[in-house]
Amino acid sequence: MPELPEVQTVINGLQEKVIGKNIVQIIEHRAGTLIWHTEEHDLGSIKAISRRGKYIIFVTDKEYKIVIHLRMTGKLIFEKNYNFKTAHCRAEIIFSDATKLLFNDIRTFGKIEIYKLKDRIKALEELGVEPLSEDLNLKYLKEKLKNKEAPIKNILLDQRIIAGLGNIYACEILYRAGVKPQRKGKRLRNKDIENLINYTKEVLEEALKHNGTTISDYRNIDDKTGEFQKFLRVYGKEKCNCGNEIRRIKQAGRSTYYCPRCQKK
DNA sequence: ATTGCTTCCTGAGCGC
DNA sequence: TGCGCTCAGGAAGCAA
Repeated sequence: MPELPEVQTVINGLQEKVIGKNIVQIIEHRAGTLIWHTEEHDLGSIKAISRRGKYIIFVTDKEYKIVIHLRMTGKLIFEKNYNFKTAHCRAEIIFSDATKLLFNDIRTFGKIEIYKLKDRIKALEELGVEPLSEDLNLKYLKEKLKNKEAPIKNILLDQRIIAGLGNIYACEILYRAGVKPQRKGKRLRNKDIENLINYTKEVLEEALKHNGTTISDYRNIDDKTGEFQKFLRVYGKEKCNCGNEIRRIKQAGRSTYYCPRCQKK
């Protein structure tokens, strides 16, 4: 489901709701959702919430971290009614004031993992740069694209290179940059790499401003929809602004939408 | 090392 | 109504 802007929107909503709340219990409703990497289950209060790539990270005052990945259909729902239930509730984080955070996930790919604060997390350490930071620059991406045979679309989806892009934003970024999704990484010119970087930042910032994209069932913490879908130019479209048909192809098992006329570079 | 294919699940939408 | 197919904001785990 969510890419960087949606994950960040969820976190922004969580900041005002759950900071300072004391966790009394985490309940697993479906086996495999909750993974404990520590014996201790008394985690304390939520001190801070941050994001790395598409991961949500809660840090507690007793020096534990709760790492959540929503994958395709995961949602976090803050609920004041302790008895409230949802159809696909996979886990619940219960607070001492009888409020709770529901982890709803239709397709069950999402995970909640609990670690000691000092634990190293391989998946997080292998992530590439944050796209909105200075770390994503020409020097970095040029080096990463050197000798890459893979199509640029697949490379944008590779979290080890840039952390946080998913299928929708990868399509939108390539469209704005005028780059053909099938182009091999190593075949991109400096100017095109620069464009990709600039449009990555532009698209993500715009999406953040509009609280992310709601295609089917993504919701933020208050069950509200994002608005960026109104600004999509190529993903899920049939016609380009130029009048040409948008083409849909399969790359790395995912749908790529592009305009053969506007994306030739 | 790199690339790509399959798999984990559930549900919606479509043609027949 | 129902069957069978394809599709879905993701990424780990293999195999070549």
